[in-house]
Amino acid sequence: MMLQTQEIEGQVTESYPGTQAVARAIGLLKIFNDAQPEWSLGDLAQATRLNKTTAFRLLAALEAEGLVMRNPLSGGYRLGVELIALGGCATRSNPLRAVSRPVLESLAQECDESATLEVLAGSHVLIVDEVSSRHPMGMSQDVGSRLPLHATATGKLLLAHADGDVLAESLRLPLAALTEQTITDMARLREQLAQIRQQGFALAAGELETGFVAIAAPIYDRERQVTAAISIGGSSLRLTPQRQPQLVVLVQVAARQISRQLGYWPG
Amino acid sequence: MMLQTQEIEGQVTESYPGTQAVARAIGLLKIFNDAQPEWSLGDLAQATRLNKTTAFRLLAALEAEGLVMRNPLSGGYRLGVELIALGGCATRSNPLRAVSRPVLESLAQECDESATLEVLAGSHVLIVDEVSSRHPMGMSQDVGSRLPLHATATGKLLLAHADGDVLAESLRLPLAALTEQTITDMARLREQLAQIRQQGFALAAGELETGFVAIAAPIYDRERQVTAAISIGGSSLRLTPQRQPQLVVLVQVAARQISRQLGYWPG
DNA sequence: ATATACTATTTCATATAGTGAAATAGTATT
DNA sequence: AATACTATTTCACTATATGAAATAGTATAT
Repeated sequence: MMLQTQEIEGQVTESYPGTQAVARAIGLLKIFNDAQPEWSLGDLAQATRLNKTTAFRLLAALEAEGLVMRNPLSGGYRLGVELIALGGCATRSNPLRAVSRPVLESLAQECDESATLEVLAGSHVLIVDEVSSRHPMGMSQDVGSRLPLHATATGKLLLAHADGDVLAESLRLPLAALTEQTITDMARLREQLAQIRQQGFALAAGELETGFVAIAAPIYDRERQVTAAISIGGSSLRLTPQRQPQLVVLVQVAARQISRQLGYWPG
Repeated sequence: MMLQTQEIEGQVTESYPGTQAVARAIGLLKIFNDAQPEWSLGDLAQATRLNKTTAFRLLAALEAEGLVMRNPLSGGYRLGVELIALGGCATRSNPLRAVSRPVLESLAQECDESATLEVLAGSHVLIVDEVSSRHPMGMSQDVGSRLPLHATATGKLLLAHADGDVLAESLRLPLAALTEQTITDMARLREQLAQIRQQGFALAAGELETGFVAIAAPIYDRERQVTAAISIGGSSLRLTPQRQPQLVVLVQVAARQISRQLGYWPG
């Protein structure tokens, strides 16, 4: 009997063996977002498709560890302060960020625009570091933010270099129209991804936010895989079409510098 | 038999029922710190007192969810990028931070020094927000950092208002001497905590770092509990003993402003 | 090259620890 | 006071997590 437990299951089991509870608890954490930072037990249970009792118990564990906190008035759940600590540690100890930071700083200064380092995280791009041209010392508020893949220069660039199945999984249709310029047609997006792959950089002009333009270039690791992207972004009044070619070069040079330090060797 | 499972256990079980795996997984995450951001499986298992197999499985789950990542060269474990995202969301959605930020900004500007918001987290103070006087827009690198309780103005202030058992648990002796000025004698610390409680602010002069002075004041919630502290900090050349009294008042006024907004009513 | 010492990973039998349906308690709303 | 809702506790069951031991995988020394 025990030997036959690997029967074909009716439903797809995307989980790995031996850690259901941990995966479920993390699933609960990942539900929280900027748009809805506070959740009731019932909504969380529904969103994660967990039994209410199970969700309650997992949340109690997370609360005891400080990863979630409760609103004493509403009883609602929020992310807790321990996550601020863990996130800070994760940010400061990120090896990619350590290598990139000085390069981002000089890039931001050269271009006099904000520069970011971003990676793929789930079906979004995650801002791992940002250097504002005006405030080159501090970390921006945007570190730790997620942005949609199809409406950002970095997102499109990372998609262009992702495996087919990653791409399929990352892009849950439909493509949300964030502005007039956002690419919402899948065929047109695929075309542009091919172009990005070929030209070695990505441009997003007013696709995320009207009046905001960004240029992204790929970071390669020692296995010649694209693992991250850097970008500069700013007002369309400054990142004009005439100025874009020279900015593209600056971003690409900076990206190559970082890739080199990660052990990538071109050729 | 099942009815007698609540027998007195020889060892203290500080965990809550039903979520051992989650608590253990979080325990693994909390081991990581700035001083040692990368750990081997064996060291993690030893530090958390987990069986190596258990640690391995939990880490595999955490890795699959992106909360930890592995160094491809060494095989070592690091905190992953998902924690950057969760930490960013936790920071941005923190209600205390939302209320405090404008007050911190004006405090930093008035004093022309850096201002911080800090809470108790485990046996450290955690920096929840920081406004640098020079770069008032961005978030500093220090958000998400932990600092020792006995060597910081905020730490001493929060200790002074903590319950006796919290205090006992938080202060694991011995008190590390970070500088010449650090208070390392428990009796002397207790004396100073009493004084801080009475005077309504805390001062740390060169106790964390030589040449660095900070002044902290308490934030009260609607239950009249001290839940957080704000502080200003800077060079001892600027925060001179002569200037301290007026700075104390500014910090206290700012703290009261925040407390008021949290529903605290003095009297 | 070969042996040695180490770390990480897999296997597997076992029972503990996690699960979810149902009942209960606790709060708002009518 | 009754209703509708949300959160919390209880409890019997077994699926799920556990850890000892074996194996695979890597460096370092001989």
